[in-house]
Amino acid sequence: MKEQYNFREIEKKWQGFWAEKDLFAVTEDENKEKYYCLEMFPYPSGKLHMGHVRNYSIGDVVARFKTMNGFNVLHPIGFDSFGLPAENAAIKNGSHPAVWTSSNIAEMEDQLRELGFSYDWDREACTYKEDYYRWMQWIFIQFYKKGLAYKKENPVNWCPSCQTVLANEQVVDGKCERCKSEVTKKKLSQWYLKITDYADRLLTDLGKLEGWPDKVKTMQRNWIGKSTGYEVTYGLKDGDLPMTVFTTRVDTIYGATFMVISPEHPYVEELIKGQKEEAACREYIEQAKKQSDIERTSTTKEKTGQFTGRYVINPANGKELPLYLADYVLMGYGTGIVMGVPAHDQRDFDFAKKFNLPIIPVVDCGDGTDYEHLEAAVAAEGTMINSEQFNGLNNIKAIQVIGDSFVERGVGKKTINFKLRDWLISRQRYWGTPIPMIYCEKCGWQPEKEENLPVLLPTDVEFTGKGESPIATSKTFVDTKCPCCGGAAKREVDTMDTFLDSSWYFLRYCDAKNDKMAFDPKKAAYWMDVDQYIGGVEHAILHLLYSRFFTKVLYDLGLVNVDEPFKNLLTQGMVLKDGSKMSKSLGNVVSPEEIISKYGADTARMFILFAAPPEKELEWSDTGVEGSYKFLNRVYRLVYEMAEDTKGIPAVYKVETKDDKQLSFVLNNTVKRVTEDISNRFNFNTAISAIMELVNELYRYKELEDVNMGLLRDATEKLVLMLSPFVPHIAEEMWEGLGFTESTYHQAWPKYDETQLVKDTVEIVVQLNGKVKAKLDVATGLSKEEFEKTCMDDENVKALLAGKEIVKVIAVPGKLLNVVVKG
RNA sequence: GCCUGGAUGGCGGAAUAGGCAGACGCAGGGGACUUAAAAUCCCCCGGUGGCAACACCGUGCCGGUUCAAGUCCGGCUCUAGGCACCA
Repeated sequence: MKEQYNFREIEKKWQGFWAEKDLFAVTEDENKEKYYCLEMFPYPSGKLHMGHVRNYSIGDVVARFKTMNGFNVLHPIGFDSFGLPAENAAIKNGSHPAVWTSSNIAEMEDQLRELGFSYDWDREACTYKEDYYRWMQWIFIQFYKKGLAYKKENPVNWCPSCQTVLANEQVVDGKCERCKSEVTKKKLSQWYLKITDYADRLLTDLGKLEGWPDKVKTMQRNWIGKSTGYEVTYGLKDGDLPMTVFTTRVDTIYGATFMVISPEHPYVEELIKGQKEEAACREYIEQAKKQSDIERTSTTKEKTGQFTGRYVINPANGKELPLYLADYVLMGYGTGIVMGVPAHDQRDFDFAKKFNLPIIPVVDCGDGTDYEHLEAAVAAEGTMINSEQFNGLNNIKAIQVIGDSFVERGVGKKTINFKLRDWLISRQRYWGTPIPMIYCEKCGWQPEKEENLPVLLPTDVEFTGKGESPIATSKTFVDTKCPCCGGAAKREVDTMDTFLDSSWYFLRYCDAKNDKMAFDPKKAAYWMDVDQYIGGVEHAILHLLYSRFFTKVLYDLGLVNVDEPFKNLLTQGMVLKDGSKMSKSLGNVVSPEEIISKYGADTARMFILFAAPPEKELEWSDTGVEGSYKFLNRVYRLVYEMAEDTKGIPAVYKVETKDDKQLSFVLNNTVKRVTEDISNRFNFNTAISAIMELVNELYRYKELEDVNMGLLRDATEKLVLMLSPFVPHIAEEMWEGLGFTESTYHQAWPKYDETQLVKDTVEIVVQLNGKVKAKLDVATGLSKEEFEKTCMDDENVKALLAGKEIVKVIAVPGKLLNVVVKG
């Protein structure tokens, strides 16, 4: 240990030491309790940004802390390395995506090492490598065999800029999640995963996830969007088509005054044919088709529609209702047909106003609403009216009563609907896992034989950036033999959505080098579930929902022993500069490289953990970084001095003087606070501030005349160990400076002595009418009565109370005395 | 519109079960050391009034519960995020 804190030298030295000793490699050990600490793996965009540094610093503290507490900690890393940017870079530079990707990965690996994260690099997984996507394909085939993958022609979300389809989850505000272009509709035959089969379980099991933030669970719950209701079949006048609607408000059926059908509904053709409104209907359908989702679903848009010329018959009362086409009815939800109850649904109300349709109230919510002249739909609970034999019933009750009556008559059934759609996974792109399916004229779609995996990405392709998958330009890829009959067949040229890759990487980490299986179920059984998952809240729906889905399917296949992958989830806040997200376009990016080269990795980690609690947004501050750097220097100087002064002195001592007691108290209290702040709350900011207080106390104590060297020694050792998860390099250096040869990583986390936390006297507060008037030192451990008497007998208190009438005395031993007085 | 959070000094943030509001740090001010500066070490640092002791005010706003409210309850405002024609 040198006199000066030279972070460059120190960080390089210890990174080398860790690598050489392979310090962070772990294996399954049944004798030790496992702990799986996982941070979301990065997309290899080129360089780490501050968000990464924050994410991985948080994870590293947890991993190192758990290791020091005796757990067998799995702390892996990898790269989510398929995806569009690599392909775009390839188009731009005329190179291959693999070149761009691997060089970015190499750079980011270096940066991760420079930050001193405790990863088990032997388990690194990169999704673009054959040894990963081979098993991705294998898993896809298992899904297919289980009937969870199917191909279907559907209108899909199409991004004209990325030239590929998007999953519903990837369309944000009607725009492409990636490039923000407006998404259009296109009819294409595509592969889907049946996530809807798991909708109910994905919803119910959210209840198990006690270690997840409510916010994320709520978001998933809303996304899955379960609603219970009835399907009711209306009759068609002059026709046989069953006009079935889905409604959650079957109680309002007597208030139905029209019916609306989605323009894309398959019945429409038959319904409008030969009607005098046919031409107008066709015109309307064309218009609807042309609209983008963003126009169509805009809530501010006025309702549009077109009468079809047809009528339906309400099974409740036999009334004839006009049937309209309207684009506010979505084909993808419910039955694509809706009964219009304007009095009790705002959308129907707007539509009725526009087309001058009658409005019949059927629920009186009893608040004096003028039902003759409604100005808006009424959704509140109330009593049934205008509903024949159901009048007078509570409407919530009526839902069941009326619903059941339709079930009995055979025109209704109880149904559950989900907003969640099946997951569209085909992408018309090159840089992804090839979908391992083969089309044979005779045998239809067949999965590639498992022994032939991986289906390799071809290299003889052209990157044109045009509408079809670039793989289609390969001369060697497409033509193949049918795995079933051996005849000529063609391969699927689309690749998988990269969200599939990231839906099981945490399982691959359990057994990353296995070339016989995706992972050994025994090893997965040892490590899973992930005890702590850490990442950005932007993945609250997509990645976290897909991963849960995958885990459940693999659980059902008997490959994993847990049906939820992530026990505890920490969603970290964004890193901001000047109040907004760091971004190139705003020009407010602070690069980790810059900070590391100026102050070192330890300072960067320290600042980012100290500046805010992890789940909150973090405002970047250059002077704050400077402050962290100064603190590390301050600690270094202190430990350097202590290393010299306490050389050869064991950390054995008796607490004697008042100052000894004070330091011993602060020391033990710090150990307690830091331990609890890390393990219970992940409040690293307060953990660090506690350590700062200990350092301040040590500075005070060491200048005293009568110092206890054993105590100082003990405090210094514990200080260094407590710092080690946060700032591992400097901690190793100081630990070595104190004469130890083993890494801090393998030291036991310091313990505190409860008896040292008990003080003889404690400062309490004396209040008059709730206002602080005096402070007293009072012995601890007194009963309420003794405490009150001691306080009341105090001269200062007596003086305060002189001439006042005591109304009431509240005594809280060890805390305060509040005297309520008059006059 | 609906669902979540959040609002505390000049700034980032503490206050974990209703009990001293502002821990810790940044910025600022003062002192020591120095020929000087930097670095370091020590002290001060919510507002108003006062020479001072001290008094009054103060956790987005209005009201309530309580001996005691940043914390609990009711009603708002602003703000961030998510969802949004899902019948």
